[in-house]
Amino acid sequence: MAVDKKAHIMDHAIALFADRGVEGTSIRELAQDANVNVAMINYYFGSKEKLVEAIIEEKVTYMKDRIEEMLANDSLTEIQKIDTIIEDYVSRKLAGATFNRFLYKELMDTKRDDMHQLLTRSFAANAKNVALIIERGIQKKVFKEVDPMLTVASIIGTISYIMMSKSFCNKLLQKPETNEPYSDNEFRNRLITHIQKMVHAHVLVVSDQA
Amino acid sequence: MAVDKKAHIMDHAIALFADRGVEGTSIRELAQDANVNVAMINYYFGSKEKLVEAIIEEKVTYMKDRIEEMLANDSLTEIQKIDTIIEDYVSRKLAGATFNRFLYKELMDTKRDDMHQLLTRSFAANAKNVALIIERGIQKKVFKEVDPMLTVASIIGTISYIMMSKSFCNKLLQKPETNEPYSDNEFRNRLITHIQKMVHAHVLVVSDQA
DNA sequence: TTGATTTAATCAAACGTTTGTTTAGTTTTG
DNA sequence: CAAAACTAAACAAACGTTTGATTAAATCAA
Repeated sequence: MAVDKKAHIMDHAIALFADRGVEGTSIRELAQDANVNVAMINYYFGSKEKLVEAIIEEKVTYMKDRIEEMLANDSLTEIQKIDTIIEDYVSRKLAGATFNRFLYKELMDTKRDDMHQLLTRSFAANAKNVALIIERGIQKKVFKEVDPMLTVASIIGTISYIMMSKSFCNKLLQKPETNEPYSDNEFRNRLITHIQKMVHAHVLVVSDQA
Repeated sequence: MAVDKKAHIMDHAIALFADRGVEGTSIRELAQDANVNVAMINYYFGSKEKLVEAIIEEKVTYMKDRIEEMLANDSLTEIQKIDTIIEDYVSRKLAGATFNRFLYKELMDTKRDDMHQLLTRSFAANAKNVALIIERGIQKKVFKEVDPMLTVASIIGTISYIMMSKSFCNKLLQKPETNEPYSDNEFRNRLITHIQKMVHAHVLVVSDQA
């Protein structure tokens, strides 16, 4: 029961932190939302600060695995790797939209400097790995001489911009406020298709891709 | 002196809010940073909440002017308009990098719902106006049949992603922690060039652009 | 299996601080 | 001298955290 309850508290914390920020969420609000006693949060995590650290550290290491896996795979062409990463990224970010909003807030926040450094390092490492694939494509002359790092920024930036606010996303898509864009498969495919098309046009030397 | 002091407080507030969040910044911290008495913030703005509103409302209306101006201009082609908007956006966002980080934090925050709605509406309205230019390009058959709104998301998303954290940006660019990317003209041009190139490749039917 | 004993989990209440805000008085300014 | 600008001190409320008591679960000798 101990692990379940920790996870239970963390789930509610992620949702509240993403919506209202870490400092904008009180331990009492969190306790009420998760339906546990206020003391339980400090009992399980030691402090609010350590709860934040626990949430970030649990997930931050997981992110890089797929990309490094892709880097090592020799049976795929560079553009196939990029396409797979785009599909992967969009799916994963949309699935954990709430959590990612929390991550981006922390990324922008310099108050907890240890966390900020951990996050910027982790995010930058992932971006560099994708950029490496693009660089290899350029070396092989199958990609144009684009700016690898900024191309990665465009890929991830597109997704993160769309995910900043559900309400914002619905307004962009001209959908009603009740729409749930992040769990809508049609929107997911639309986003994947757009980014893939754009990156293809941008990087591929011969431009006859779908 | 009254207006100057208000502006002075707002400047310091923007910097602190961008770095540490609104709820992560206390009135006392702000007062000390701006070198004014704690009571002056409430004296000038009424409350912390109203200070936040004052900051946002002062700048939020300004943003759309340039885009609407561009929309009305008939002497430019669609791609020229897009190029100008990209250059404009990058320059303006980089110049007000700190303020924009504050804006993005507020955009992601649902705690102050009035502000959140005001911001999402303002951001979405700007994006729609740019999308309108792309749509007109498609109608005129000078643009490919791209996704107008998601193309805009890629343009702005690239910039906003790069601007999330100075430390993050430096790590991406492999620059030392002391580097100031947001006031570096070389980086500004690199960013403008990348986005313009990418958008050209993405939207233009004939692909022979620099 | 039983009852005793230790450990873990839970709780309401209270802790000292910090929070945003106000007050009541002082200084500065036109 | 009146209005505006400013200040130090105090305000209640909310904050993260700790306490001490209570219940539930696990451990184990007989």
